[in-house]
Amino acid sequence: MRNLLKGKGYKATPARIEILDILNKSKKPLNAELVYQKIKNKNINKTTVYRTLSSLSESEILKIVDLHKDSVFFELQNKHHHHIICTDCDLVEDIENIEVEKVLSKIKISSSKFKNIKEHSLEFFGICKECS
Amino acid sequence: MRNLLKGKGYKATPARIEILDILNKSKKPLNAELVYQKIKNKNINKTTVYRTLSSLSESEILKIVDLHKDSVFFELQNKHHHHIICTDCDLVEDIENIEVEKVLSKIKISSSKFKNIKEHSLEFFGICKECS
DNA sequence: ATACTAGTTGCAAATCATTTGCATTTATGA
DNA sequence: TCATAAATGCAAATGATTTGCAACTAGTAT
Repeated sequence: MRNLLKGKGYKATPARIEILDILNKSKKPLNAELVYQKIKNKNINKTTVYRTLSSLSESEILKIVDLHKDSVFFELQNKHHHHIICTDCDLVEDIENIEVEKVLSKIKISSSKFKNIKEHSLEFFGICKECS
Repeated sequence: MRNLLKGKGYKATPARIEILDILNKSKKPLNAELVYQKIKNKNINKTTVYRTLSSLSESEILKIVDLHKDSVFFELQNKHHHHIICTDCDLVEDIENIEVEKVLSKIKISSSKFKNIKEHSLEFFGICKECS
């Protein structure tokens, strides 16, 4: 984590390292509140969590995940994958599908108004078997 | 619009009709504030706009579009398509790509924990030629 | 090791999109 | 035309996120 931060020009502070560790261990994307709850070092302020998540997602370290919730969720960029979200119970399942990535990468060169496309977001929504 | 509403069991009120008209004419997804600004009938309250957008997206009339902004954007479900968003100037371009839809529809049957997947969201982010 | 400096953080207060309670109004079916 | 559930307006509340500013600290140069 230290190297990841320094490589992007960030100072490797305890807050950033712990927040990245938390996101790295998490199976699901997390929002600021959830990250804050998992932090053990109680000297870290919630504002710092917001600022860290926001600033690290401006570089390519973190990625915003749209779960259609009222708050913003994040995951490590290198854990990037797509999800299915249950609109009832909020269950999140990962999708691994090579074909998707192939097609998505082709689209990256098909726009007339955009030179380069940096990232994409793709999520699915439905009702899980448990809820239905 | 009246029929669309009634078909889903909604009362066809002036507010709903005007809001759907606005979304139908719009080339871009709109948030509550933008919809409200376009409303000519000044008897319609902004709260009603919020409630209308929220309730119509619970049925399959409207669709939430994730633009990575601080507010929630909507578009008519039947106008459903994907977008490229410029993270600098907020330019939104539509994507028409049949291959994408083919692949996406295949994924819909590949989940172990989900019986049926109702919808998906797919957006791309980058810097448009103008901004770069 | 020590000092410097820009980048970070904590705290409290401010913002701002969105939601809610409740009284009033209205669309629709009988 | 009437009854009634659904929809709306208004004002106040909520809650996530942001901001100003003073105090702190990681990384670098000395």
